[in-house]
Amino acid sequence: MSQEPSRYNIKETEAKWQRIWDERRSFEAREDSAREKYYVMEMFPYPSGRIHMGHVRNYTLGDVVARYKRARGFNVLHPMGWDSFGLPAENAAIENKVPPAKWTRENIAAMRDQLKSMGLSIDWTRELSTCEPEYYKHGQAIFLDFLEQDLAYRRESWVNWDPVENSVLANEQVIDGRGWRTGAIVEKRLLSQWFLKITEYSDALLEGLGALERWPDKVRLMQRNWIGRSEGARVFFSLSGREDRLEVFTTRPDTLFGASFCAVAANHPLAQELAATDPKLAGFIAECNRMSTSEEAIETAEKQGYRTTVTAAHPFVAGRELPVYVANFVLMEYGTGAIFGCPAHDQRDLDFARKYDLDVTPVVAPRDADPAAFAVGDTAFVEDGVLINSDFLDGLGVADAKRKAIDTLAAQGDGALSITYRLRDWGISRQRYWGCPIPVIHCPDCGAVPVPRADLPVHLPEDVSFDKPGNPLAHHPTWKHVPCPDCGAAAERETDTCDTFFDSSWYFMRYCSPNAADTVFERDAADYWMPVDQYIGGVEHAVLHLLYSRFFTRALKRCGHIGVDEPFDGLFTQGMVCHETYRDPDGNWLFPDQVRDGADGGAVDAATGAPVRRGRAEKMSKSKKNVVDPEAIIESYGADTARLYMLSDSPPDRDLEWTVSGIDATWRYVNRLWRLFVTPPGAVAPRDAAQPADLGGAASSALRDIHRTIADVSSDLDRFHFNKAVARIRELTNGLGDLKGDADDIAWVRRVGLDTAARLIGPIMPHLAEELWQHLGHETPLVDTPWPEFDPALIAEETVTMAVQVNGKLRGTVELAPDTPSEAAEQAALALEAVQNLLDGKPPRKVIVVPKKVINVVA
RNA sequence: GCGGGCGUGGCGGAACUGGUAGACGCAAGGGACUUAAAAUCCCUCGGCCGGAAGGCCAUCCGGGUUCGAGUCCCGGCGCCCGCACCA
Repeated sequence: MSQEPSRYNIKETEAKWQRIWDERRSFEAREDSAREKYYVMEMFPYPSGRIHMGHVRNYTLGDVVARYKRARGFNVLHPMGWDSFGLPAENAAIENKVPPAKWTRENIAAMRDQLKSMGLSIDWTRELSTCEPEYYKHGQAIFLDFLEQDLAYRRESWVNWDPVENSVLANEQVIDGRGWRTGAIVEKRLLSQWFLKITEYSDALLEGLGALERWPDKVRLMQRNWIGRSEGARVFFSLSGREDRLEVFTTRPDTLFGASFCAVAANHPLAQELAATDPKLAGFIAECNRMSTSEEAIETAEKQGYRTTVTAAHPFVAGRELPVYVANFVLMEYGTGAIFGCPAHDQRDLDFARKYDLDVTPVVAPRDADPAAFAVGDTAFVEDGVLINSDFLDGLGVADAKRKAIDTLAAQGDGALSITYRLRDWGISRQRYWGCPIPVIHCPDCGAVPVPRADLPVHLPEDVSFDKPGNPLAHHPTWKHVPCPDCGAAAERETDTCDTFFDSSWYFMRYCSPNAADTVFERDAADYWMPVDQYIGGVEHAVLHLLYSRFFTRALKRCGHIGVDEPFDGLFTQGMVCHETYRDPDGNWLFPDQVRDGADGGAVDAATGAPVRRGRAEKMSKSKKNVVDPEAIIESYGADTARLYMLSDSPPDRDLEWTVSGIDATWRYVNRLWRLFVTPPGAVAPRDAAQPADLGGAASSALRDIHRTIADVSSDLDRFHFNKAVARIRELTNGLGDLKGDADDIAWVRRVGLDTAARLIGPIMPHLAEELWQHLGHETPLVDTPWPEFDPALIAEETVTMAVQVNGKLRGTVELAPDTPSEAAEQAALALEAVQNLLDGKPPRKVIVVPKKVINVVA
């Protein structure tokens, strides 16, 4: 007579526990210097309107860490906020005639409810939103601090202009010559812009990477490459008929004797000056500026140059004059915007020299080559070798020659050792409305005047019109017209707003005291919580957001706001959530629920039965329609099932493929767990039952498994091996399901096992775990129950199974005590029949014993 | 072009510093229960030979180091990612 197990009611149970945690204020964090803090956060979302599976994965990972650390006794801070300025709100305003502020706030409300349905252990009292004056007021104060510290400045600059966004893009936002959001070909324009001096921290940011041991190597490497430090030399070339000298950066000063020309960028001052009196040069420069910087364009673009009338004197060879070109392949933004060309040892210079018939003299020869016969054809020789044709450098290796060339240049006053970075200052001006106003007023007499701190915030007006293209702030009737704070004359506000990466570069510090009205953040709170112990998010921010945040933290330290250099002690980059793609015969994308399995393993359109082409799993994206809505999943399977699925099978740093069979299987396990607790396969001892004096074999082995599982799951969670932690928990609960009988020792160990299982699944499936914990008779909620401890004595194996190999091939196993001496193990192995047969009566040549692992007999 | 990563059953993935390859799960097949289906439960599941015991082969391919290699080294092939006219 089996009793019908009561069904696990997801909706009621999840809502119930969310309410209880809320009432108990379980996740509100308070500074407490007596307790060890743990600050864990995930990258805050852009409020697009609905959460997607990437969010579910991100916040599940963070929540497992937060709840686990909490159970381990840490004082955990786990906050949430909204990266709420940005372009989509403006697009929505233009398309749907809804004000950006309203659209954004409604989206936040909707997404907050969705996130809450996941049962995240977040301190919602610290919620912040970057588009609210309470937040951006302090961003503006930071900008003023940066101005005072000389970390922000204004200059005319060639910028990346996105013609669709009608705005400037940072270099980091240009991908393959296209805008990172719009995909439009980026043009070059000269505009007056605000910049932050991130380059002042090039070396600090580079060196700081070394200490970030809990960051993925890949991200550190990407930042290292992005900063792009190269050592070389500055060389000054005297110019014919001019007073000034041409300053060139090179990493190959050793090849100076092979120089056959100099070249400057189209926007180099020298080129600009010469163009004023040379219309043909002006035309050439205009052409260069039109040239796209896309990958295809660069690959196919020919090296082109315009030979000026100026020549440059070789610093080492008296009387040798090098022609000076304006060339399309020289970048104004890197180095000094000018190069010397050594065609024999640089492929670009070689291509250029061949086209314009310039001299190609090798000055470095391979060590095994005959120097007299060595010549360069179509491929430049860029490896190490021996210097030739180079006067006082002849015979040296490249490294030595570099040093000697620089020393000589320095002694002559014609150059110096120099380090150049790829990293450039961060242009933050955006010709957009929905962003943090830059707190500056432009006065015709006083210039750019900072808004006095007492006048902050500079409110972003919400009564704007999107009827005209461009920035609505610029056509607002009243907003920009203000008196100059210095002289009182009629002046105009800066109508540019900040890049949204400005807002996200310090929000993790604001979380420490999100309601501080008069300071950027409270120093004590920031000192307690910072740095973030664990930050979790996508790799797509490996350079942009993470580098800016590291810069901000250093800059804010300089401004006296914070004491740390690095914001994120640990970083984890999660993989993407993927799904198969589907297209109909016309090539149109189909949503997964528009497709069903066809007869022969193929896919067909669920409505029409027409064949559907199944594509490989790719990152879920609206454009390819391969998306699954988390809300629908939580609605039908519950948050716990969705969370468990995010953690099972795929390691968190790899991509995860969403499948129906996967979520169904997870759901079946959730129900199996429920049944295991509600209708266990035998008696469960009372909560406070003492351990029986004698445990039988089954009970004692089950107890070992329980303790082993605690040890394994703990170390798996510590190391972000969540998929393995889930596997260990499944093994434990499978074992508990197989443990049959009502004997006292079995009932007792079953109690221990169920208690332990509930606690171990707590961080992963918090609602179910609470419910099961309560079902087991516990009055204190699991959320306030510490993580289980394991007994090291029980972890130690009673016996070990050692592999017995003959010549490295497995031939059997022997069960031995872990401390069996090697000689005894050897005897046990040699006694095996299989080993005897292979030895064929002869003595073994050698026996290798690796304690607890393997005995290898060499026949 | 430069830099980095990865390659294990039909699939996702385990295998800590070289030591019993394939944990855990998905899919598949067989069976039980059911009028039937779903759910649930039991069994099989890398390949080949064999009735079985067992044997041989097997971690992208080819070499090497080692008593022993998925793991280390050298050389290929393939896939993925980042940067890119950076002087």
